[in-house]
Order: sequence, then C-alpha cells, then structure tokens
Amino acid sequence: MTGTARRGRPRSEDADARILGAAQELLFARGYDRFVMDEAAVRAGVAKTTLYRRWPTKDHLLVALVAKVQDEVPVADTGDVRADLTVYLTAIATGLNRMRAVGRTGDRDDRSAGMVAELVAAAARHPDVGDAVRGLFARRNTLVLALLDHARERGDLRAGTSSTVLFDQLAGALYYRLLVTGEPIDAAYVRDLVDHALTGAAATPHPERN
Amino acid sequence: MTGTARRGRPRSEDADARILGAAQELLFARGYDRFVMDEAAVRAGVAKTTLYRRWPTKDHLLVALVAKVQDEVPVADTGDVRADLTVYLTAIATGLNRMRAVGRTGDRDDRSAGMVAELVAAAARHPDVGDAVRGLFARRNTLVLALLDHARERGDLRAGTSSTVLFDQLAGALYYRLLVTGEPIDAAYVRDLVDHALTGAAATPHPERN
Amino acid sequence: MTGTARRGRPRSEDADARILGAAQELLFARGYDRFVMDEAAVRAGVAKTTLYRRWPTKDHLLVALVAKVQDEVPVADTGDVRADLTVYLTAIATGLNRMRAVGRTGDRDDRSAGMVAELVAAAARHPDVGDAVRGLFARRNTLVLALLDHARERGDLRAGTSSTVLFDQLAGALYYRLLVTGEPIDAAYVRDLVDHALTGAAATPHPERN
Amino acid sequence: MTGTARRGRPRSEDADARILGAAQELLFARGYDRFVMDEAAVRAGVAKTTLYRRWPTKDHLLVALVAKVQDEVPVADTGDVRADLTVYLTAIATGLNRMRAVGRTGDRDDRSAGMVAELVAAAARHPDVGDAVRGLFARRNTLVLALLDHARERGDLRAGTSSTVLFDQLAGALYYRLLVTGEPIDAAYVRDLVDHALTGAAATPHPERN
DNA sequence: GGTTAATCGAGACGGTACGTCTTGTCTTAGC
DNA sequence: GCTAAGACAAGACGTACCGTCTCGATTAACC
Repeated sequence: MTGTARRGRPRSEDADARILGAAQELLFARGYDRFVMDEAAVRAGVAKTTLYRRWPTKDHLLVALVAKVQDEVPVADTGDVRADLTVYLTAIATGLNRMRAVGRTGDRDDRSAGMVAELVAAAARHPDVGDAVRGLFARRNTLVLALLDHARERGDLRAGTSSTVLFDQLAGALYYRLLVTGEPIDAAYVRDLVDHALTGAAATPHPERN
Repeated sequence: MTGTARRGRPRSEDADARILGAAQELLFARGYDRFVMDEAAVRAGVAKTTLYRRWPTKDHLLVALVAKVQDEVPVADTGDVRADLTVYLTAIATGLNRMRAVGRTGDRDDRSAGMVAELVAAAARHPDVGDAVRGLFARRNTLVLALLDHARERGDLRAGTSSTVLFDQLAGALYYRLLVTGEPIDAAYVRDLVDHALTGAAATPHPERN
Repeated sequence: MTGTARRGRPRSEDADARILGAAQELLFARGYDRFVMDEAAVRAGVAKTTLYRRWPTKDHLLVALVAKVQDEVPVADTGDVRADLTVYLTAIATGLNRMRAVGRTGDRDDRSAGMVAELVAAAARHPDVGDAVRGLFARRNTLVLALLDHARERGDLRAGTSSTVLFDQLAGALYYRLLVTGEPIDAAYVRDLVDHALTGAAATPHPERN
Repeated sequence: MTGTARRGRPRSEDADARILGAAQELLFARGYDRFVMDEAAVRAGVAKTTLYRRWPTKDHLLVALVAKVQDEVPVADTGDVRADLTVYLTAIATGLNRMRAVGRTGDRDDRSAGMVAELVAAAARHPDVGDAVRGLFARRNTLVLALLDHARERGDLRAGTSSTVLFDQLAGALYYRLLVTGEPIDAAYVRDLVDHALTGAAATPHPERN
C-alpha cells in the first residue's frame, strides 16, 4: 500500500540532465525539423532507448523541453490593468520573437514562425501532446486571467466583459502575427493592441448599434 | 507581341488538374502527414517527376493546394460593421472548423488544430512557402480591411483606430483558439468576440485613453 | 580474451540468410538489370536498411551473391594434366553456359554473355567490387595453378612454362567466347583448347624458340 | 529502282558530327556509366530527339562511338608468324590498356576493366548491339586469322591446328586479364603469351599422352 | 511558289529504381 | 530493471536517368 515498489536499477538523473541539455542545444542550433533523435542521443552520451523510455516521441520530448525552458513570465497586479497587460504581453512577445530565430541559418528570415509553428503542429498530431501544450498555456495564463477578473470586480473593466475573450484577442493577435501574417511584434504594436482592446473600436457617440 | 515565346513542350494543364484533384482527395482522406507523394502521383496518373517539376516539396504542393481550394469568403459591405464582421468571421470560423476534422480517423479529437497547424509549420520550414501563405492571407483579407477603413471614414469606428490591429484581434482570437487553446469556435463566440472588439473592455465612464 | 567485445545488437544471421535466398531467387528469375532492391527486401521480409547496411550497392550485393552461390569447382590431380585440365575447364564452361541463360525471357539469345557481363561491368564500376571479384577468381584458381606447377615438377610440362600464362590461355579463351565473340563453348571446344595449349601451334620439326 | 526517295528535311550531317564529337569527349571524361544522354545532347547543342533518332539507346550510341573511334590495327604478314602475332597483339593490348583509364578520376585504378566491361555488358543487354560488337570484332580479326591460315599452309603451323582456337587463346588471355583478373598486360606478357601458344606447354619428349 | 513531310531545338512527360533518411522498436551484453 | 550500442522494420522522400512525346519552327524536295 506504500505505492509502487521500485525494482531494479533506478533511472539515472544524470541521463535526464544530459539529455535535456543536449536536446536544447541541438534544438536551438538546428530547429525543430532538423532536430534528429539519433544525434540528440549521441550528443547526450545516451542510448536512444534511454531517451525513448522517458519520452515516447520526438514531439513529446521537444514539447517537454520547451515547456521546461520556457521563460517564467511574472504577472504583477498593480491595479493598473492597461500597464499590467502591456508588461505581460510584451514579455510574451519577446519570448515569441526569440522563437522565430531558432535554428534559422544566418540568412534573414524574420517573418518565420519558426519553432512555435512546429510545436503547434506537434500538438495537433498527438492528442496527449495537445493536452500538455494546452495545460501549459492554461497554467501560464491563469494569473493574467485572474488579474482581469480582479480588474472587473474593481470596476476597471466593464461588467459584461469576458476575461477569456479579452485575453484571446490580445494573445491571439500576437500568435496570429507570428504564425500567419509574419508581421513584426514589437513594443509599439503591443501598446496599440492593448489600447484597442480596452477602448474598443466603435465610435463612442452611439456605443451600440443593435 | 505580348510576351515570351514559349519553347518546348508546354506543361500539361490536364496534368495540373489531375494532380490537384487527386491530391485534394488524398489530403482530405488521409490528412497532412499520411499524405504520400507517391500515391498522389499514382492517383493522378502522373509520373512523380511531373509532380516535383511543379512543386519542389510535399509542403509546397499541399500549401498550394489549400490555397487553391480555400473557400472564397465573400465580404459584404452593408454599412453595418458589426454585422458585416460577424458574417465574415463566422465564415472563416466555419472553414477553420472544417480543417480540424481533415484526415482524422473517426476517433473524436475536436480540439486538434489538424491541418492548419501543419500548413503553418510548412510555412515555417520553407521561406518561400511562408511568402506564399502570407501573400494568400494578405489577398484574402484586403476587402475586410477596406471595409473597416470605410467604416472609420463614415464615423462608425473611432478615428484613432487601426484596421490592421482590429482585425488582428478578431482573426487572431480564432486562430489562437484553433492552434493553441483548442477551445471551440462557434457562432456565439464570434458574436462575443466582435462585441468585445468594437465596444472595448474598459469601463466606459472614464475612457482612460491618454 | 581473443578479440573485440561486440557491442549492440548483433547482425541477424537469419536476415543474411533470408536476403541471400530471396536475392538469388530474384536474380535468377529476372536477370541482373531487372533485379530490384526494393523487391529483394520485400521478398526477404527485411527492411531496405538492413540490406544496404550489408551491401552499399546493388552491384555489391549481386557480386557477393554470385560469389557465394558460385559452384565449387573441384580439382582432381590425377597425374594426367590433360585430363585434369579438361575436366576442370569443362566444369567452368558448364557454369558459364548456365549464366548465359539467367533472366532471359524465353526468346533465344544464346550468344548473350548475360549475367557474367553485368558482373564484370559491376566490378569495373566499383574498385572494391573489382577487388572482391579478383580475389574470388584468385582463390578459385589456386588449386589448378598448383596442379600445373606439380605437372611441371614431374616433367609433364616444359620447364620454361608459366602456369599463369598457360591458364590465362585456357580460361581466357572461354571468357573471350562468352563475353566477346559469343561463340558456343561446348565439350568439343574445351578438348580442342586443351590440346592446342599443351601441344602448341608451331610446327614441331623446328621448335623455333630462341 | 533508285532506292527510297527522301522526303522532308534531310538529317543534318552537322548534327551527326557534333554529337559524335561531344559524346566522345563526354565518354572519355566521365566513363560509361556516368555518361548521360541529356548532357551529351546539351554539349552537342542538339535536342535529345535528334540523338535518339540516330541511335535508339545509350548503349547503341556508345558502342557505335567506340566502333568509330577504335584504332585501326594494321596486320603485317611478313612470313614470321611469331613476330607478326606479337606486333598485332601488342597493338591490341595497347588499345585495351587505354580503355582501362577512361573516365577514371585521377586516383589509381589500374586494374579496372573500365569501358570494355561496360561495352560487353551493353552487348549482353541488346541482341542487336551484341551483333554489332561481334561483327566489329570479326571484321577486325579477319586479317589475323587469314595470316594464321597462310602460316599453316606454308607449314609454319601444325596441320591440325585451328586458327580460331589459337586466336581465342591469344586474344582471350588479354581480355581475361583485362576483364577478370585485372593483371597487367604489357609487352613482356604478350611475348610470353605468343611463345606459349606457339610452342605448347607439354614437355616435348612424349608429345601426347593419350 | 505553295504543299508536303521529315527534321530540329526545347523541354515536359511517364516510368521506375535508387539510395537516403528518420522514426520508433528490439536485441544483445553488462551493471 | 536500467544502460550503451547498434541492428532492425517501416516507409516516405527526392533524385536520377532513360527513352518518348508534343510543341513551334525549319528546311528541303516535289508539284
């Protein structure tokens, strides 16, 4: 009843570390599609078996890797929604922009969605990877969504507003630019974005056509 | 007098048609990764050479295919921005939802981004495919952006508003749900989305634009 | 204590056997140029990788195959050079004649060098295949050359004679007919050949060796 | 009765010349298997059609080419069989040795049968090419065979001797070395060879064991 | 001088094998 | 039961080369 008794040789934590290290290095050097499991194993000084015992798939490994490597994005709730959102989204944007360059060989390819696109595809291929990715994002954004809820409670956001929909608009715009249009995502854009989302596009005089 | 005199045997338009037909059929039956060039060639009654002469890569072919197949989404400018946007975005959403199912074998996997994710990854892998995809989206959205511009000129949208940013918020939210969070994209969501974007999230009393 | 400790999974001897079996069957059914690696792999129930891990090329495989399959030609040293040579060369001729027919589809083509020509070409294309072939022939003929040496020691062959040159004349004539002139190689021819080689063509009265 | 009246545009003799020139150059630069029809056409400034209208196959073209290029080997009938044969065979050997080097890239590969092996294989693949090659060799050797006949009539060769068999021994040995054993074929070898063939290998005392 | 017919350059095409690549599994021996 | 090493199955990919075909443009010979 004590839980599962472990038998035999325990998994080497050293191997874990070496694998993740080598994998990260390789991923950032080559990019997603030119990342090769065989080479990752060799670089880590590990047998492929050891690698596949931990992650059932290249996709699983890389998603796990990115999840681990991903920057912790702190959320400060200062009471100024606009400012807090801007800071948070700028941090996200920075992270995304870094992902654009991963594995690209020198020549300018600023518009590429790079690794994020591959991760998204990986998530689409394996249901469980999808779950993991979604969980990852959910956890990451929990605090911001809470922040938005607080703002609404304080009266800084309109009552009828949905935190989710609002955040979809903001994060969505960033990912849309990254994955689809390839347009730049800089600080100015983030500021504009928050502005639009908070203020609304409709002309104020007649706030609602029915 | 108009152009370059063609030399040699011209490319068979018949082959083009047969390839695209067979490829589409195969793509929708199998999905992106189980789409096989060899079989596409056989089904089209065409040599693989003929296929690779036109598209240097499976990715190129499939992106071109989707570009061609993609539904024409009509844009009606009725003067009612909210309604026009809702209609347009609903059409887009319908298309995206259809892409979720492509190639899925029976088992429920509603949250998968399916083919769109693969196309996005393809665009990320090959710079030229990326260009094509971006051009495609640019062309597709030209009319809506114009519609938004008109609305602003009419005074239905605030003067300081950017059509691009506004549209990013809207389309972005859809793609974000499709590719990242996996949440459903239905008519109600689209309505909500347009609502938020037009009205803004900030509490109206003190419209804190600086 | 003897040698290198083997690491990793050892090569499957079963695979070796199945490959060679299937390949032989396929080769003799189809002939050299209609022998297809893909099919050989399938017939052997083996991945193509497994096949190419052993032989880097179709040429390599087929030469190795023929080397293995090649009839052991026994050499009997009865003390009667003429008879021994005749027996040996007849056996060789029989083998060569069999090779003429390999893979030929019904229609009479008796003059074709068939597979031997292809093997010779393969040997010419890859230096290492050439080495293998030469080694093969060297080993094969060792005993006959020894036999000739013994005969010379016994006084049955002239002292100044070279076993190599003598054998070149004999074997050479067979291969010349097979590969170049296409003329038949039957028992009568072999007898004639041995006769000429042993007796010499020059008129006996004045043996004009200088 | 004048023969077939030619209609339409006559074949360009210029094209013939350019093709053969370019083909020869390419063949000697690349060797048989890396000779590519496409490139031959380009180099000759000719369409592939033009090329295939003249020779139905790469094999046909190259055999025809070699036939044309092949050195005329003069046969002098001085009345000294031994000397005449030696001269003739040395000339042949020189030609064969030249063929060894064709298309070989710098690195030493003296033992390769080079192009001759490929020609022999080509002859084995297409019956008509085989006929052509055989005819070529037959014509080439007619004079030597006649020379041998004369020698026999003069009493310089034994009465029972067959010119064909004798010549098979001589030429065969050369080709055997070239195609099979890879051993060198130099002047000394040719002299030895003629010597053995004329004198015979059997010890003279008991010229014939029965 | 117009008609006819074969040739030419150019390059697409069908066919098909090749050898490579990568993934994920399996089999050894050793710890 | 884990590990290193590496063979293995599976299967798609893109390339290569051959020989054929389809254009439009020439180039004679015949009428």
